[in-house]
Amino acid sequence: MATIYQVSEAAGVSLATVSRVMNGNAKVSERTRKKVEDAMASLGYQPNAIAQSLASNRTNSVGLLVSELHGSYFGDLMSTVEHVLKENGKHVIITAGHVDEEREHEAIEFLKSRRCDALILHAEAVSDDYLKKLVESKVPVVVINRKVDELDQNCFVVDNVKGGYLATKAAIDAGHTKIAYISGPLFKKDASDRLAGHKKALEEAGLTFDNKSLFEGDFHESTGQEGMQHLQATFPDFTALVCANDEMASGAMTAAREAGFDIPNQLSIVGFDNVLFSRYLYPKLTTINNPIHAMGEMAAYWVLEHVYDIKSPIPIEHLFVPEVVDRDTLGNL
Amino acid sequence: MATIYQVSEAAGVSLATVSRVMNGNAKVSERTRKKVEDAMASLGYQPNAIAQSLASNRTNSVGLLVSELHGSYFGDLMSTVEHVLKENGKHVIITAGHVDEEREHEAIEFLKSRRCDALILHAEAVSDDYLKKLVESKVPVVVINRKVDELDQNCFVVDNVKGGYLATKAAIDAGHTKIAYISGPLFKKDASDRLAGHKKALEEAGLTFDNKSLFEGDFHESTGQEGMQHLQATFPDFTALVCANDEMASGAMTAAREAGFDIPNQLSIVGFDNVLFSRYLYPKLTTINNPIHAMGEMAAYWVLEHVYDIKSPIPIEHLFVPEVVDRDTLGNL
DNA sequence: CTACTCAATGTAAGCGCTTACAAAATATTT
DNA sequence: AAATATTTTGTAAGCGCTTACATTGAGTAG
Repeated sequence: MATIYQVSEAAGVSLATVSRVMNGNAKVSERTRKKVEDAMASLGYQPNAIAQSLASNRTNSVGLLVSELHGSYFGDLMSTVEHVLKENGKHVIITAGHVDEEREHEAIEFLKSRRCDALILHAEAVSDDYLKKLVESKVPVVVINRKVDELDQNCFVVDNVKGGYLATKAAIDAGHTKIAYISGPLFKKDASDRLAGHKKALEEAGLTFDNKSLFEGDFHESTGQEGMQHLQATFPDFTALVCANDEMASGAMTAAREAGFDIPNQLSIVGFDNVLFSRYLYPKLTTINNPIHAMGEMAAYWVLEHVYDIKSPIPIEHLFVPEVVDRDTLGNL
Repeated sequence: MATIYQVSEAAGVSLATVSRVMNGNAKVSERTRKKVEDAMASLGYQPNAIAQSLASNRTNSVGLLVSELHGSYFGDLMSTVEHVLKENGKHVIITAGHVDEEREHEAIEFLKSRRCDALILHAEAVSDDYLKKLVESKVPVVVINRKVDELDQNCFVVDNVKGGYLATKAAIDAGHTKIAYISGPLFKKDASDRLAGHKKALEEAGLTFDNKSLFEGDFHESTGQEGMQHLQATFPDFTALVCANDEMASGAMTAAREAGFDIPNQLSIVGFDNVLFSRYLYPKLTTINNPIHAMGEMAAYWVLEHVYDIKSPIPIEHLFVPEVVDRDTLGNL
C-alpha cells in the first residue's frame, strides 16, 4: 500500500505538498498539483484514514447507536441518517446496544474510542446521568427518541403522549366506547407516554379507564397475540383495540382472526409507528405515524451544523408531532 | 482526554509498561499492573483506538457492505454478523452500496481506507474483476450471496436455482399446472438463477414455459402489484403465482385481493426469502427459506478463523440449501 | 536595481500508540 | 558468592499523516 511518502518521491515534491493537494485547502500551483495527482494515480495511492484521523484529530465519521440492527424502525433510522451524512461526505459507524445498559455503554465507549466526531444515540437503557456526563464531555452528542431533562437542545423526540392520544381519539371518534389497550413495557418512557395519551383521550371523552382493559406487552409481535387472547378473557366485548406499536398490532390481528373476528367490522385495531410493513398487512393497518425519518434527518443536520459547520437546509426542531394514518383497520361503530 | 503518557506518569512507569498491561500480552508483575490499572481508573483513561490501529496495523474491526440499511433481509444479515463478531471482541463497520456500482466501489474504498482487518461484502453492482483484484490484494475478503468464478473459497451462496425449483415444484405438487412467475431484475444473478430453477421444475413436470407467464419485477413490493395486474391480462386463469421474493409476493397478494381473488382457494402464491414479515401477512406466506442467517454467521466465522486465528465452532461451508416453508398461501388444486 | 510583498513549497514536530531491542532487576545454578 | 539464566521494565524508533513555521522565488513598487 503506497504511502504519502512514496507519492511525494514520485512527484518530486515534499510530504506537505502532497497533503495539500489531498485536502485541497492550501494553494498549490496547477503544475505541481498535476504532478502529484499523476503520481497518486499511477501508484494507486489511497490515503490512510487512520493516520489522517490521528494527525488531524478529525475522523469525518459520526457514530450511530441503535437498539437493534434489524427491524423497520431502526432500518429507517439508519438509512436516513446515513443518507444525509454521506451526502455531505461524512461517514457513519453503526453499533447496536440491544437495550441493555452494559452493552449500550460499551457501544458508546467504542464509538468514542473510535474518535467519532459526533454521536447520534438511540439509547434506551443507559441512565440520564450518563448521558448528561457525555454531553458535558467533549463529544457532541444527540439523543433520539428520548427526552432528558436539561438536555433539550440535544434531544429529538416525538410527542408520544399526543400520539397515544390521537390513536385512542380516532377510535372514539369512530364511535367506540369500549376500547382495550396493549402497551409496551412500561418502564420505557415512550411506552408509558403513549399509555398516558390513551388515558387522556378516554378521560376527555368521559370514558373511565379500566385496568382490565390494559395488557402490558414488550413491543414484539408475540405479545400482541398474547395480549389479544388475554384481553378477550379479562375485558370481553371491546370493539376497538389500540396497540402501542405496529408489531403488536400485527400479532393482535393474527390472534383476532384466529378467534374469528372480522377486522374492522367486529373489531377495530389501531397501531403505532407506521413502519413499512404496516401497509402490507391485511387489512392495511390504521396507525400513528412516528416521524422517525424526520427525526433522523434532523439529528444528522444538527451534527452537520454544530460539528462540521455545514448549514442545515431546514431549521432545527426538537419536537415532532405524530399524526393518524388512516387505513383499513378502524371501522365506524 | 487522558493519554497513555499521563497514565505512565501517574503510575510511575514507562509508556511500554502501560501498553503492556492494556494489551495483556507480555508479562508484567502483579504490583506494577495494579499501579497502572489504578492510574487508568483514576484518570478515566480510554485508549485511543485510532492511535492503536496506526501503530499496530490492526483495527479489530471488520467492514460489512450491504445494499441497504433497511429491509428485513439486510437487517438479518447485519444483526447476525455483528452478533458473532462482537462476541469475539471484534467490531463491525457497516456501509451501504445501494446496488450502484460507483457507490459500492466508494463504500468498499472507505472500508479499506478505514483499514478494516477484513471485509464482508454483499456487493451486487461491482464487477467480478474488481472483486477478484480485491481478493488478490492484501485485504481478506468474503462475498455473500454471489458466486464469483475462481473465488469459491471466498463466497457464501445459497443455491438459488434449487430454491426457484423448489418453489415451483411445491406448486406443481399441489396440483397446479398453469403457473405464473414474477421475477427479480434479471441482470441480477440471484434473480435469473431463481427463474432458471422455476423453468427446470416446469420442464421436469412436462409443462412448457410460456413467456407470457413471466413478469420481470425489481424485488420491491410495488412491482408485485404491477406484476399481478399485468399477468391477469397476459396470462389469464393461472392458478398459482410464484414470486422471486417475499416483498413482491406481498404486493401480488394485495393486488390479487383487490381483484377479488381468495387466497389460496382461487389463487396460490409462493414467495422467496422467508423474511420476518412473511409470517405476519395474511394468509401467512408460503415461501422458500433463504438461510441468510446461516450465511452471515458462516462469513463471520470465516473471518474469525482466517484473520484472527479464532477457530470456527462449526465447519466452514460455502453452499447453503434453501427449503420450502409451508404456510397458508399454497392451496391444493 | 534594490527593497518589499506575497504566493508556493519545504522542514520538522507532533498525533497516541506498539514493539524490537537494551538494560535492569530478580531468580537460579554451581 | 559469583556466574548465568530469566523475568520485568525502559528506551526509542516508527506507524502515515497534518500543520505551524521557515524558506524560497517571483512579482511589484520606488
